[in-house]
Amino acid sequence: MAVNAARPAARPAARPRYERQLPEQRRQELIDATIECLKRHGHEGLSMRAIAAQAGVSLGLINHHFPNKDELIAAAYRHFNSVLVEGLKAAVPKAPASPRARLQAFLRASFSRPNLDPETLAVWVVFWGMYRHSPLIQGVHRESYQGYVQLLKDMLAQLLKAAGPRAPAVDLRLAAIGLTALLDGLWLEWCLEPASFRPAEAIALCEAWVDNLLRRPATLE
Amino acid sequence: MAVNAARPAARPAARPRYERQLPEQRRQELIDATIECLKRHGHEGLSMRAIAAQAGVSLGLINHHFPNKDELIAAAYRHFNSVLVEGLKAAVPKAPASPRARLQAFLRASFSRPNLDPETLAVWVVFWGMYRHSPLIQGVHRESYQGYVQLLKDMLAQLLKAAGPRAPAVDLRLAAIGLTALLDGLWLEWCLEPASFRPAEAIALCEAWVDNLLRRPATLE
DNA sequence: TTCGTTGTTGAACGATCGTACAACAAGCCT
DNA sequence: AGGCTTGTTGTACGATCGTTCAACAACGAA
Repeated sequence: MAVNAARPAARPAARPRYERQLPEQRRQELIDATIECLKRHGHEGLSMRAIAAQAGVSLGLINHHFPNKDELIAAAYRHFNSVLVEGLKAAVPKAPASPRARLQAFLRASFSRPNLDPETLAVWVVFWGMYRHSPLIQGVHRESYQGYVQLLKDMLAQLLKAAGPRAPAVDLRLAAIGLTALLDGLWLEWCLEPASFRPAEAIALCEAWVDNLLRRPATLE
Repeated sequence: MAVNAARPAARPAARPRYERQLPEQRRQELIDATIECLKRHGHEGLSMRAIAAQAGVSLGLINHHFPNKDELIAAAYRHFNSVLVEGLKAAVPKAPASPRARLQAFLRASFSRPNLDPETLAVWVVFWGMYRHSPLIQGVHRESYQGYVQLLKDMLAQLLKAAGPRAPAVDLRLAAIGLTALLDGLWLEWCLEPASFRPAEAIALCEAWVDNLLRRPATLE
């Protein structure tokens, strides 16, 4: 009576002990598991065994899909970056065509889930901590961050163009740097102490910054 | 002829194999070694053996002065915080009494060595990465960060007071949050990519932010 | 049904980790 | 000079780390 309940009796053995999957899909599962481990236990929980357990596979499988741990982490970092950038890029076109509304949509997306989640930001911080000593992370950062800054630059440029003839001469490069810094800094602050201010206040601060940028030629000299 | 060259012959043994030190001094040496290891090798190089080697002592000595690794790291974090805050506090009084000049001195100190050193910022990021999962780090952060924010708040308050009767009604709390975020964000950006802008530009961005704060009531609603 | 491909397992390896502890010795006191 | 305190050493232990690899098995092809 040791018949497995899943299948009648056509095969001698019960249901398969594991399911084979396409490399691409398994790779993605391992990447997701890596990020999940990072969220739950930070840098400490970033071990091959913990990742394998989180993904529900055996330890050895990771090295079948990734040559080593660093490559897995770099792949996870790449995916994490692209999810953020693509998410923000997707949020912008949903807004009205007005450059002002587009920026607001961008800010709203930046300061709401899943981007503002403390766990999410904690993952970023761990990646940043690896940055200086991991050439792989550096390479992924270069290729990903570029898209983010460009997106922000484009929005600022359109905003400036729409401001019309009274538009002051703004250093677009510096403006993008400043807005990015303000954004990232508010992210970081909120992560370290979510009680200190509300997301809406962060959005207001960023909008006020842009308003002041357009109102007057910033004294950047 | 096996006479040691250091001492004539008054004692049978050569010079002492190690030097005893007061607990307080040895503790400080271990804390310095911890930070040095963090600078050189990041989170990876943060092992008891690496720290002991950096300090020039044996492995076991650490556990004689610190109950465990976490306490050592927390002590290093506390020291790192206090050096920053005290350094900034010391830079302010050297400037002219004008609130504007005091803020400028503060910004100059923030965006110059040793605070702006990429290694220094990398150390911060590693500490931040531990924050969420280490109650010890959280405790140290609370007790240290408070002084930093208070220093910044005081400067903004004096700046506002000096602006005179035309001073707009500024939410001091939000202003401090915003300036802190801009500062930290620029720190972070410069650390990840020092070539993207010059420290002087970061200072200019912060000053422009404060200028705009005083010029007009920020539309924070 | 049988075979071959290959995704998957699980054990094993050497290295390194944090911690504990007994033995040693430097330096001060008497 | 001898004793005592205690800062310091060095080893050892068990746990866990990343990686390797031979064996297994799922599943499509023949």
